Amino acid sequence: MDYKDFENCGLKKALNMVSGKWKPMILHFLFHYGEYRFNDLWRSMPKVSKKVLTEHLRQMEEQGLIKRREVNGFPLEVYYHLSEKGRELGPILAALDEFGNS
Amino acid sequence: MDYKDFENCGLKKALNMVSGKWKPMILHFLFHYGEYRFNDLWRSMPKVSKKVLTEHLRQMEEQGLIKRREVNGFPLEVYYHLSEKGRELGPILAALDEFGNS
DNA sequence: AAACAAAGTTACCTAAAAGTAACCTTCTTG
DNA sequence: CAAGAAGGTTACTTTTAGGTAACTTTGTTT
Repeated sequence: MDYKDFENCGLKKALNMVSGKWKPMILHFLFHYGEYRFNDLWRSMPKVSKKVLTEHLRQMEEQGLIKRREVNGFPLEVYYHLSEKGRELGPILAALDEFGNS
Repeated sequence: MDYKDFENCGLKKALNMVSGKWKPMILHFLFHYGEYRFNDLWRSMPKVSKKVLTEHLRQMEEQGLIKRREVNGFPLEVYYHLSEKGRELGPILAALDEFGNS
């Protein structure tokens, strides 16, 4: 039982997926609204920079938590929503929330 | 439904308790061994500095996740173990681990 | 033709987290 | 009486995360 057990464990990966200053909040909005646009997210989180918001969204997309949907037209609209995998986080985040509140 | 809902939510607090480069690993060892000494923890995690290990342990103690027990004698021994609250994290971390592995 | 809108990107800067190496205290052991 | 062990602390450096402001592209509106 040593630290190497840890380098590739699921816990580490999972915590990585939600750690990032704004990621829990992104998830919160996507759980609540289902689909949400880039600028709406941005305006909902007044202190986040577009740069960081983009980075967070890209990472979460890569990790399979969320999906990006472009709607052509002008101006271009980009919608984000949770993937099936992302939705599985629901009960886990709820448990964490309860834990943190108790 | 805005970002202020988030500033003091349990989820934020809970994620805070486990975020820190070595915190999940500290929990991992404490869950596995029950009680573990400072230097044993330190030697089990070859790349952590004593400074950061101490900081993490202090924070987790403040947040009520772990307890510190001194055994007088020479050299002095300090044992760390999970509190009751800390043990409640067990199933949640297990769920995260499963999530991260799937 | 200028202004605006969405969804970014870019170059640069600041702040926060973590790392390094030396040092400290209290005793025991060689 | 020097060295070592446990459990740290301290001052300083490096690395990483996040922030800022300006700019870009494609088209629509005024």
